[in-house]
Amino acid sequence: MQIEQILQEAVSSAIRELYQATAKASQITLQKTKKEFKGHYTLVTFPLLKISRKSPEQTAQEIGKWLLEQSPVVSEYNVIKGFLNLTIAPGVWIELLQRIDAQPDYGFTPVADDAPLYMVEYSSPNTNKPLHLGHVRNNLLGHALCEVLQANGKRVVKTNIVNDRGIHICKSMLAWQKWGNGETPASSGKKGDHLIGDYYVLFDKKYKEELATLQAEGLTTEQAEEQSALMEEAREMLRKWEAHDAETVNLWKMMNGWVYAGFDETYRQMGVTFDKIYYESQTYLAGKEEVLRGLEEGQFYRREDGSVWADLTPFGLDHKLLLRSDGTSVYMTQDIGTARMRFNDYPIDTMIYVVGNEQNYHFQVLSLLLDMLGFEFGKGLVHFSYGMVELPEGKMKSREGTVVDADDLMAEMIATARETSQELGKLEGVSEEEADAISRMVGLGALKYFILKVDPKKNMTFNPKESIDFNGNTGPFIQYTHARIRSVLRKAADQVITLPEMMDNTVPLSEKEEGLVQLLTEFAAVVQQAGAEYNVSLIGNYIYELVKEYNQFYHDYPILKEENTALRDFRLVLSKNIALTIQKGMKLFGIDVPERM
RNA sequence: GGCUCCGUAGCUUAACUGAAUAGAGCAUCUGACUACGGAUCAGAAGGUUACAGGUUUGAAUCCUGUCGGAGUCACCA
Repeated sequence: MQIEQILQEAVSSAIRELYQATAKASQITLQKTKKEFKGHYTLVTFPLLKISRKSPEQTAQEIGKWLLEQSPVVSEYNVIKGFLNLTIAPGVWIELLQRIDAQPDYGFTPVADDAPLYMVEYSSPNTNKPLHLGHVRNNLLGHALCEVLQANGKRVVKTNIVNDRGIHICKSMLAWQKWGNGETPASSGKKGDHLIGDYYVLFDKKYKEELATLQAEGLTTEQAEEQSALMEEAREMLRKWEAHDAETVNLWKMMNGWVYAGFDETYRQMGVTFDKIYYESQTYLAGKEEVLRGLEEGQFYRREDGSVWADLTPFGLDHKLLLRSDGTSVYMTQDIGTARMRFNDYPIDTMIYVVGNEQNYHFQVLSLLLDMLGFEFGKGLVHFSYGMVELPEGKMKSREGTVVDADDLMAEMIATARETSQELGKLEGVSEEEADAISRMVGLGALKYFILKVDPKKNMTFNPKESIDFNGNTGPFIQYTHARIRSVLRKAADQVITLPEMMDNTVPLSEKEEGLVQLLTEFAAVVQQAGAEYNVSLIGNYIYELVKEYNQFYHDYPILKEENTALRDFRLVLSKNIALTIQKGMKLFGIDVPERM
């Protein structure tokens, strides 16, 4: 049982005996004692005054006295204003560490066969351009969220919806057909997604040129856009695609195949995976069916031009288009279809969409529409909304070429990690393979940690230079601390130090040591909370605090040089479990930690 | 303009359901290199938590208003 729970119950008993009253759990507020005061946990007495009918100080004194006499875990107390600071008995920390040490999975809940099923959608790329920095945040958050949910004992299905159809896809297809000369990823050596992205950009360039020519002939912007032959060709291609024209569909399949191969490589490098992938080309028709059903059942209405709408004014929102006047589907239609297919495929308890906050309104509407269509899960869907990634010089704009490409970014991080390691002489005497592996772990660890440590809902600034900083609250600093602990443990093994089955619980521990055990016991609670609040960044804050505390400890207290063997053993077990907790925490972030670096 | 989110040291940020003197890192300055791995540690300086009211024993946190920023309100996705 958690030490905090033990205290909670003890305080509850104290109140019952002292004041003949029952306190609600929410009234017993226990928090970590601030550093400048003596003690481990602090009870805030203000909420209890109505029960005790005494002053804050007096209430604190009475409860403190009772706990000291009645609870074996409390060894001391002091009162400052309304705060009751409790000191936990020395032997308790050693027993707690012993218990944590006996459970390598400490903090993680095993996933039962009948556990609630969470489906998490993330990534959701377009097949007309490579992944960029915004996708990186999405992928990392989605992956980390899945890991945290699993650590909370939930069944998780990771899913991805690929936006593989529409006019934008036709643009790159058309450009390739006209100017590609049969170029393929194999012939050009380009990654498939980058190749397609180049043709998408080329289309835009040619289109602009055409518009300029037309405007030079005296047409207005609008007239030029209407008369553009290139755009008309793209639309014609979309019509052919929807009519299942064999040539068009084959071209589409081939080019999409190139893109998927490119994405797979990016995903592999990033370390993210999916259990089930949906394609919009396969779900948009289901969405149309649902909308038409809703129309028949009177949930939606049709306008004179044939378009179908939902009236959301009763919910304080506007009217929402669901089918265009020509009968084709829009984004919302597709999402409705995808949702139906997913719930047909899996017994989903909670559906989570990891999508940027620019789509907050979209998901608000989707939730309402699904509910109107009679899907029970509509109301319960979760939009895991995250902020945009900006650059120091402002927003990323693809047209201005200020987009940071995901592949380039990762390669750059790995290269920088390697350079820095070499400069510091860290890679001397290490095989080439090992040097590669370490550079990869450190470079990607820097990137992942930099992005995941920030509260997801906030917009963040990504500074390429600062992200490669290996000092302070960064992934490499955490990895370094881990590597150093492993080094100490290796040295202990070399000295053939074997740890006893039971630790001597009379060893006098320093405050630092007690504090570290206390931090270790919090891991489970942090993981639990991160999952319950869908706030992944809590994990990073926790691990960094642990690492920082350990570094101070490491500097002041020798482990292997300690003469008291019982104390030395305690420190070794403590170090081992801190290393393990760092590993587990970083695993939730999808970050690997090297044994040495 | 309506709605939503955000505003914390020069910069990047933390603070669980309101709780003690708002924590860190970077940058700046000062110390510690016989160091179980210095990619380290110790210390200094840096804050009217955008502003003004309100609720409360207690507010960065909750409420109202103002200012500033972002997003959205498409027959784009």
